[in-house]
Formats: sequence, structure tokens, C-alpha cells
Amino acid sequence: MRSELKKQRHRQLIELISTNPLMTDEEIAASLGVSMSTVRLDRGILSIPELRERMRTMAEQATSRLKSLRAEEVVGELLELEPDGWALSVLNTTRDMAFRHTNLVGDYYIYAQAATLAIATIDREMVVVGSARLRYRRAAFVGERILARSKVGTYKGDKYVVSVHTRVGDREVFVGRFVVVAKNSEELA
Amino acid sequence: MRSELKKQRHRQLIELISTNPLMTDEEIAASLGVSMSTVRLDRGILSIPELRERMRTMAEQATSRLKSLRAEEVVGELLELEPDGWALSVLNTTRDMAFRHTNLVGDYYIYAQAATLAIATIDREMVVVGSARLRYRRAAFVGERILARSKVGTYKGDKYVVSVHTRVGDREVFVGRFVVVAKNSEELA
DNA sequence: CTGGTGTTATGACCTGCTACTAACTACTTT
DNA sequence: AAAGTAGTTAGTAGCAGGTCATAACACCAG
Repeated sequence: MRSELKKQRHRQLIELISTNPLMTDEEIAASLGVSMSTVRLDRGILSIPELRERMRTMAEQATSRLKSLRAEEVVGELLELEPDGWALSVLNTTRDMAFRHTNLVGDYYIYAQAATLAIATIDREMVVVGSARLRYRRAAFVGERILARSKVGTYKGDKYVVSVHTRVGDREVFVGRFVVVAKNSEELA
Repeated sequence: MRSELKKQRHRQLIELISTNPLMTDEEIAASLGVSMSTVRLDRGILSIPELRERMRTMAEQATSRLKSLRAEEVVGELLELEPDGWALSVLNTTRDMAFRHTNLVGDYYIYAQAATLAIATIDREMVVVGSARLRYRRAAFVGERILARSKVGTYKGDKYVVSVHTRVGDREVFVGRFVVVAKNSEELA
């Protein structure tokens, strides 16, 4: 059957385009040893868009990906704050926070929310994270609303211990104990 | 002077294309209130390539980023990698990584670099951070190149201990011990 | 009024296609 | 053997989004 060859060629075509989406029909034709007409027929059958269309969608995805790890998004939204006591923030997760090609939210987004919340809880001018212990309990998924709750524990002088519990619904996602340090703005380096 | 208007328009053009690189000359012309000829002249003077060229380079960058799964997921740039051994990455810091209104780099950028590097070091399909201990030693400033070096320590079954040392020049900025867990892609929630 | 700068218009050409028609090949069915 | 059919190829017209060269204008200064 010649239709066997055809199916084989279709598989090759899909393989070819997925590994190198930037080939013109001419190059594909040469690579598969058939005419451009055939390549175009095949692309039509398999509904693979033309090169420019493929480039366009890739370029669009590229721009949207460049916007990742923007500070405003990372911090989440502060809902409640009792200075030097406790605070609550929510982070609405989006696809570009995903880890690899999964639906899982990258751990550093969860960290960023928790760490910035810990700092925001302390009512001093200049506060930085000194050290921390973290535990990730369960995964959070893209689209979920992540709630973080901080509570100030003990403090000695300029050092405060702030614990942060992060959850999605009633699922505990993350627990962290942050030691944050209030600095006089001179002593930085 | 009319050449003032021209310079002004050139600035607008650059602004326009940098915020939205996917505009055709026709759209740009409409947006600037001049003819397509003028837009093309201006693009020529400013040596801004045509739409397709812009899409093409964006698409190429996107593919080259996807070619190595590991490189893509690292915050910063992966410089060297010995799978299951050690790795090295650099993060060029920019103003938008600053903490509040200072020149200090936000701690979560440093965390993100370290955590993603730790994960990239482990040569398994699906790896997530389970827990971590962190210590921030010195501040890093906007504009500095931050180097992170990971080293795999002990491991038991699916758990690996990866330590990461982060420095700027010979100044130690951060030390972290990450316990990362390799998952079978089913057991996620 | 003449020259120089800036802007627009026009037309020929290019790439990488789409959409269509016509024809040719190989293989099967009647 | 004749007819039918699936698969392939060639060729044409047209489109988008340009390049490049040339020409024609508008406007202002000296």
C-alpha cells in the first residue's frame, strides 16, 4: 500500500516540525524527498500551520514569558496586617509561574510570597531576611489562590523570628521560619 | 525645527516596537500618524529589522531556550553542569530586582537562583524542593553578577541534599542546604 | 526664487505561503 | 484490457509584508 508510506511520511513530518519548527516547506520537501505540493497537502491534512504562523505563535509566547518573576506579581496582595504581630496575603497563580511543563507552581514563587510577607510584618524601616528554614508540604497548582499567614514569634534586639504558613484551601502547602533582621540603613555591605 | 519632530517620532517608534515587537508597518504608521513610507525610512535609519525578521529571531531564541530543559528552568544562566555532581550559574542583576527603593537585590531572587540550580543539578525527570535551610550572609547590589555553585551531598532513595553557595566576587552572599525530592510524575498532589 | 530637508507615492521585485486546476503515476477492480 | 481511484506533482493566480529605487511633493531659510 502506498498509503502506508503516506502515514509514515506524516509521522516524519510531525517529528521534523516538532524538533525544528522553523523549516520552510521547501526545506521540508527536500528533507522528506517529496515535492512541495505534497508537503503542503500533508500539512493541510495534519492541520499544521505555515511557517510564519508557527513563528508568530512562538514569538507571542516568548513575549508573554519575558514578563515572569515581576516583583509585583511575586509578592502577592496584602490582605491584612497587624504590624509586628501577624499578616495575611494572597497570591493568584498564573501559568507563567509553572514549574517546567507541569501545572505546579514553582517553589520560589511560594518562597517569595512568604519571605516578602515576613518582612512586611515587621514594622521597621529596613528589614532583610537573615536566615530561614523551609518545608514544602504539598504542591500548589496553577490557578489556585495561595494564602500565606505570618506570625511574629520571639525577638531579640534587631532579630525577629517570623513564621509563615501557606495554604491552598485547607491544604497546607508550605511552612517557613524566617529570621529577619532590621538594619540601620548605613550598615549594608 | 521639523527634525525635532523626527527625533521625537524615532523615540516613539523605538518605544512602540520594544513594547510590542509584533506590529506591522501599517499598524505602526497608523499609530504614529504618518505614512508607511516614513515608517520604513525610519526603521531603516534606526536599523530596526522588519516584522518577520523580529518574529524569526524571537522564535529562534525560544527554541534555543527549549533545547536544554535544564537551562530553561534555571533562574540566571547555567554555566556549567556535572549531572548529579555540581553546577554553576550566574545571575545578572537589574534594577527591577531591587528590594523596595534600595540598591539591594531582593532575597527571593537569590533564593530562586539557588533553588533552581539545586534542582537542575539532579539528573532526574521530576525534582522538587522538599525543605531547605538558608543563610544570607551579605547583601548583593543591583548590577552585580551573582554566581551560585551547587554541590550534591548525600542522598537516600529519592531524597538528595544539595548545598548551594552564592557569591559576588569573593564575597559570600548566601549559603543554602536544599533537600530535593525526585518524584514519579504521578504522585504530585 | 532656489536649495535642502523631510515626507509621501509609485512601481518593480521578493519570500513563503494559500487556493485551485490539471495532469501524471501506480495500483486495483471490473 | 479498460476503467477507476489514490497519491503525487506541476503550474497558475493572488496575498501579506515587506525591500529597493525613483520621483514628486511640501515647507522653510537664506
